[in-house]
Amino acid sequence: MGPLGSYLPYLLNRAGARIATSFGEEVRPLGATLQIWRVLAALRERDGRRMGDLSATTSIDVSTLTRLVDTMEKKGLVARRRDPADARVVVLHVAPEGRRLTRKLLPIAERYEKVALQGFDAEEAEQLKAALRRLYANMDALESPHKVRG
Amino acid sequence: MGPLGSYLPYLLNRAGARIATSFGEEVRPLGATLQIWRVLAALRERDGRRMGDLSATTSIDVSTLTRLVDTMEKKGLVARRRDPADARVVVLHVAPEGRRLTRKLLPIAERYEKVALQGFDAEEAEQLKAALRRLYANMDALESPHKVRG
DNA sequence: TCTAGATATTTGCATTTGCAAATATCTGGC
DNA sequence: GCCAGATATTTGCAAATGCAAATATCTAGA
Repeated sequence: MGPLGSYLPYLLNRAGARIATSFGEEVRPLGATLQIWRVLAALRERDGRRMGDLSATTSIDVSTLTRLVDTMEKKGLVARRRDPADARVVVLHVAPEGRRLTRKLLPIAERYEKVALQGFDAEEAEQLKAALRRLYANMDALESPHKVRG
Repeated sequence: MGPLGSYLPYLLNRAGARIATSFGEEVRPLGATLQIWRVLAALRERDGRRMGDLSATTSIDVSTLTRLVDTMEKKGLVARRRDPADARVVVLHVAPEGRRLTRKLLPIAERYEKVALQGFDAEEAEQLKAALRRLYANMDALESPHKVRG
């Protein structure tokens, strides 16, 4: 077998980590982090989501998310509400401050998208994304049967 | 802009994290972790590397690597040696136990490679890897100028 | 030779992370 | 209406992480 640098998981993590770190540094001055951005992006897509839903779509562990939301609430970015129909459920709503921050983060996220994909034409970019979705789905085959991931 | 699930960094991290977690679970019974595997793989490629070199090729922060190597030394997987020519430098050598573990991990890594790339033909797989290398390289454009990454 | 600045690694420390257990609430069956 | 098991979230805790400071050593120049 070849060198470390030819392994897919390695290449994947390396690229992902680098983008994540770089993005994180960029948004820190705005009081944001990559994870905060993910939550805001998910809520922008659909507001009032429950914790479990957010955890699944952001790929942030639900216990980590609880604490992240604590922080975001203190910053006034989001507000927790109990679902009156089912008191176990907590739904998250963006607050005005959160909308403001989202507006600032959006262009940064788009810029990262553009820079990361520099030199890719539209088709190549779409192929890459499709491949990444496929990879993710392929892992079902190895997942322990008792676990379910979104 | 589209939903979170159409952002490249998100797709990248999601796929990477899932593979990493799954691999980690699989090798835990052997007393290994993903990071341990990375170090062993790097040493398999070339033994006697220095810490900084290993940090660059594995993408593990050098301070994290120091502590990881502490652990690996305790497990008898590797041995630290001072470079006699330059006493600042520490070089790492695989120990017999490390070789044994590497032999066990190799087929697992190959299996993961295969499963992750299920449904990809050789050309598609190579394209994907090339794309990931390109992504990584593209990030140079955004990297703060004072920093240098391997 | 002595010193200032560079380089390599380690250590200190605060944050993030995720598993597992705890808590709260709901549902269906009795 | 009550209980057992399911579901949603939070909390406890220990490990991993990474930045910045500390330490050790080297190099080049005065």
